[in-house]
Amino acid sequence: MARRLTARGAQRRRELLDVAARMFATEGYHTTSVTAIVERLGVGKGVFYWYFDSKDELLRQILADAQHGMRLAQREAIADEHDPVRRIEQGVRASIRWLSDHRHLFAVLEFARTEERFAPLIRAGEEQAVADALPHVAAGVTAGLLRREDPVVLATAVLGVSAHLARSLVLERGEDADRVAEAAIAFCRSGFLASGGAARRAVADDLGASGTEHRRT
Amino acid sequence: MARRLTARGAQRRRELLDVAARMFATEGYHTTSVTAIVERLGVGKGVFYWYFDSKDELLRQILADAQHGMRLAQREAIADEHDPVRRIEQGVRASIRWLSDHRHLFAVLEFARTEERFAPLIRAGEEQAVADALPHVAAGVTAGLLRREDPVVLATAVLGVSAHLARSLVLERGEDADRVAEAAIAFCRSGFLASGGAARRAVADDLGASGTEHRRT
Amino acid sequence: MARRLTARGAQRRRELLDVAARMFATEGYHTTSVTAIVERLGVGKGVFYWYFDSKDELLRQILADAQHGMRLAQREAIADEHDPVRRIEQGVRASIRWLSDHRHLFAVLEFARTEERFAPLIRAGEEQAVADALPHVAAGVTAGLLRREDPVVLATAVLGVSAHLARSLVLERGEDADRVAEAAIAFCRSGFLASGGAARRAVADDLGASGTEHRRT
Amino acid sequence: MARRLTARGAQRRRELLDVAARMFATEGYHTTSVTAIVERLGVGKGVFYWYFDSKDELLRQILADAQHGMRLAQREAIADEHDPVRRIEQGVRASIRWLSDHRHLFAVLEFARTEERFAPLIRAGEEQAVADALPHVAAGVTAGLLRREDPVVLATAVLGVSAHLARSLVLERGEDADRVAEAAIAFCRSGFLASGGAARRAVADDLGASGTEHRRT
DNA sequence: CATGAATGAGGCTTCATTCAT
DNA sequence: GATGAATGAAGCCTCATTCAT
Repeated sequence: MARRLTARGAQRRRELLDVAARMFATEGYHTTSVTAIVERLGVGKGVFYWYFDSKDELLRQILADAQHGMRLAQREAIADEHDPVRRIEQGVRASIRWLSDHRHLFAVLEFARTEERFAPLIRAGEEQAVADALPHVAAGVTAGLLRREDPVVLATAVLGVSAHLARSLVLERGEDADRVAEAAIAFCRSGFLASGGAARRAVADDLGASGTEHRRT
Repeated sequence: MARRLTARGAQRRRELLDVAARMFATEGYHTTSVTAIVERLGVGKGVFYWYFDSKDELLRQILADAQHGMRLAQREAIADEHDPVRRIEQGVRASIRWLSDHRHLFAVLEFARTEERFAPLIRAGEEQAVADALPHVAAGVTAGLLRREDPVVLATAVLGVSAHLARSLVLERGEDADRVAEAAIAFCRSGFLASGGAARRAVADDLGASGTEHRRT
Repeated sequence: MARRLTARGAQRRRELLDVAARMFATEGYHTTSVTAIVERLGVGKGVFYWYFDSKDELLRQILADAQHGMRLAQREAIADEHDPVRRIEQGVRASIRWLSDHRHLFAVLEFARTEERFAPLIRAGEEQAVADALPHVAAGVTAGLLRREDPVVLATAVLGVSAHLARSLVLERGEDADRVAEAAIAFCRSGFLASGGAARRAVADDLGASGTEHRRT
Repeated sequence: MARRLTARGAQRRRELLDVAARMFATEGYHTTSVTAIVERLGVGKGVFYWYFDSKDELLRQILADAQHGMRLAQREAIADEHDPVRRIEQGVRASIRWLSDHRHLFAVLEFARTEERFAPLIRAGEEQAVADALPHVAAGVTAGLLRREDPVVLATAVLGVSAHLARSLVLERGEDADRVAEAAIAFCRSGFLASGGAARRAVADDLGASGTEHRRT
């Protein structure tokens, strides 16, 4: 493609991206036909192919935009924060808020992972996310603020908690995004063990059982 | 369906379920045609429709079997364990191991969530999983072993960490399932904060900032 | 494809090839839709794709069959003939008769030459035809029966006369194939010059002007 | 159409005709889209429909121009020649040269014959060509210079040889146009039989020999 | 039980053509 | 004169499903 677009053209393109993303999220990618998309917009089928080479390419564009948007949101969130731990926390907040605000994109991203031709894009995006978080995690570990654990594991775990709580509690159960974000942060900080005597005892058990560090090989 | 099957018939049916699940996982549901499935097995198309009413029904069956299998694995894992915390940990171990052993089913479950007609099954399954874990979590909280937090949140977070680390580290990065399970457990127990003074300080911050409890409304 | 076909299946396939060839000849390849073909046969669209991978492949099959058929006809025609000149003449007769009997295939062959993706097949077929005729022509030249001229040129010219007269006079003007065949042969044998003194004079002119032999360099 | 064109307009129109003809020749008529044509010229689609009513009309124009051009070339070639035989020969030379110089138009003419809506134009053109040659052929027959044969047959045969040798040897095998023209003329004059006693003897006997080489290098 | 064959709705895409600016 | 945008019929092909044998 790479068409030179007028202002109106760019607008149309955005409309298509948006409508399609929402329909993909609701109905599924394969279940949403190009015909359905253009009908929703009340335009001819040719319009679609004027702006996109194919349905696949449209999805790829949606994915790229989504990943870009989320990354931007995260960067903004940590821009003014210098403490590694707080940075991570801000990242979690930004992620959950973004997922809440763009739940349709979230669904699309999830679908894309299930099809071989799109999955690499998703994996690349997730690796990027881990890579983005890594320096802060590593800094935290170095500073003695974070548990001595493989930073990749920590970063991945934090992202997993964020995404999962966002989907389960916010998107599916309809809970408040901010409240869930704080819960996610609390869990990421301290896990589920109670602090104090009971927790200490449990921690001690754990130490005895398998050691503190679980290094990746 | 509910056909009376001979021994050989039951075998055929299982073959179909298995082959289909693996192909769905690799190629995607829509991308795998019924024709492709029966060709892989070297049988005619009639065979497929002898055992299943439709492709959709086949998928539903796969999903049900998968959820059933995972639940069984988890139950077995905690059968001999009476301590709430250890039960949860055993559940995490069992989940990650099962996901590692049945990675194709994992992929299929993920796809199913993205299509409106299958999503309810997945949501039901996940709610079931949370419900299964809930008593142990609640018991842990009551006993003062777990942090005073909404048990649903804790259970959901634990499941999220398990699933996400399993996919990211085991399935995608090829790490060892057992090692990842231990890392997941460590994270679930204590989060990412270091346990020394720094951690305590951080915990204090957190308490001051937003309180310990994040109740669901 | 390469499907194992039952007797009925093979029959269907032949029907499709035949109907399609006739429609292509009349309407043109691009102007004849797959839908039109199957409708003519009163079958569903799937039937077409059960027997052929694509419309292109169907055409290729038609072309291959046509070239094969024509070659067979030519071979049969010269089987009992040992004189080189007579062999060529029999070939001309067979070609014109075949083209007359399979005029629809003739038209399809002509179309195929005009599209880059099919043209190589046609060119190969024509080179084959020249190659088939070459030994007889060469033998004739060697024996002093044919004019000392590049056999490739002679063979090509003979084929050109046959095809062109068949199309112009038989197919388009509706003349009798056998009569045209004899005229073609007469022309090929002696050209257009009268054989009396006038002809000799003309031949002499020609010799003076550019020589008898036109060797290729 | 019949639009009043400015000088620049006429130029544009010619560009379109030329570019389109070349693309049709290379890719085929149906395979070359209007979009492709205007893109090649770097203009908008409106331009095309400013100069032509439709793609079909464009092709018709190309065909008419081509036929006109070839006819002109032939007329010029025989303008200064009064001998019937030489006139024919000059016509052959002019045809082959023209086909060589306008090979793309040759291809387009060939395509047009394969589609019912354009075929009449081609047939008319060919009949015209025969009609053009007819007087000279008839004169030659009357004068006893040409074999006593239906002049239509002779004219058609000559045209067939010219076109076929031009395509096979010049366009496809890349031989020199002038050399091929002389070979075509020689064939048209005397056919393939050897002249002189050898030929006569050969015809009488039934020599079935093979031997020395008349190989192309 | 099983197969080869058939069905036909519907999907994605192309493209000649038109139109507003 | 020209352009970008839009139209929508129509094309090729896929595929879940059914049926005769």
